[in-house]
Amino acid sequence: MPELPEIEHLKRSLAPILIGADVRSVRLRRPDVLRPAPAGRGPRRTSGRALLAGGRIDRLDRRGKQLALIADDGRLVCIHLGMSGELRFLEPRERLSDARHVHCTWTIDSPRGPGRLVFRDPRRFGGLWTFPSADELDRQRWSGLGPDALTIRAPVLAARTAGTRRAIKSALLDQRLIAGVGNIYADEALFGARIHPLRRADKLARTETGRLASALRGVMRCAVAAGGSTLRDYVDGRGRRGGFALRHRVYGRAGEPCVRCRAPLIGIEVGGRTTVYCPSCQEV
DNA sequence: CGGTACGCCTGAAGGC
DNA sequence: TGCCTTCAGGCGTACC
Repeated sequence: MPELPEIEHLKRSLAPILIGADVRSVRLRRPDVLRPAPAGRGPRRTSGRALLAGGRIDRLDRRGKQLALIADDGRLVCIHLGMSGELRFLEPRERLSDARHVHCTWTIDSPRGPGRLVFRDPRRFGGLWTFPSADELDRQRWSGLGPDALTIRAPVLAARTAGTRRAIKSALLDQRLIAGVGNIYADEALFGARIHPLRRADKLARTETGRLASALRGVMRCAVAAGGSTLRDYVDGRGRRGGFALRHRVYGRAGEPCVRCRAPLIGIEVGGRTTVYCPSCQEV
């Protein structure tokens, strides 16, 4: 499940391959992954140009869980992997072990040699958005996102949580408040900060938002370094699996003893999402 | 405002 | 072994 650390790791693993790469052609096999979905009916003419055909990739940018490939003329494609999405660079004779659900393929000439960049997403919760410029991406899509969780500082987090009466766990998952946190890292950060997932966001003490901000940065940085979490089938831009799943301290461990106090971890539902916490370390 | 439910979609995992 | 059911999840939207 790609969250911020997986996308950041993906960005780092793809940057040396994609920056400076010429996009020779694009094949969009499933037009409906290009968002927004076409209004009206009939086949929509897909503009290869909008998807960077003929351009040269100049830089990659990330905000929360989204990755943008930006061409030197400003055109860009913004990619969201949803929960089963995968972006991979393949060398000329390299094949995916399972080539089903490949929705878009860019044929590129990279500084590292020729190859293809493929977007694969079995569940299709992900998608592609195209924009003529980074300004438009910021205005139309990224303006709605909160500050990035990888670098969030205590005063900023405190300001974001102060305005909402929801459970802190739900607030953390709201991309408009803080960008990049998904179910796994929300639970991990709350455990790290010793905050109960049902605590009201606007009632957190300053010391708690301080602990939460550093727990968020810590868990994000650590997971980026480990190459992300491999859950089900996450792999990076070159097919390598992440190692952070081994270090999950609460996520997916309901019933197991807490690594800090040995009390059995509790599984509950918060805002419709599976949530695991330690009833002893994370007091209400 | 917040919370709840649903739809989207597939495959892994569990039950029998 | 194989079939069937359940669940997971990000995010938009509808509704109470």
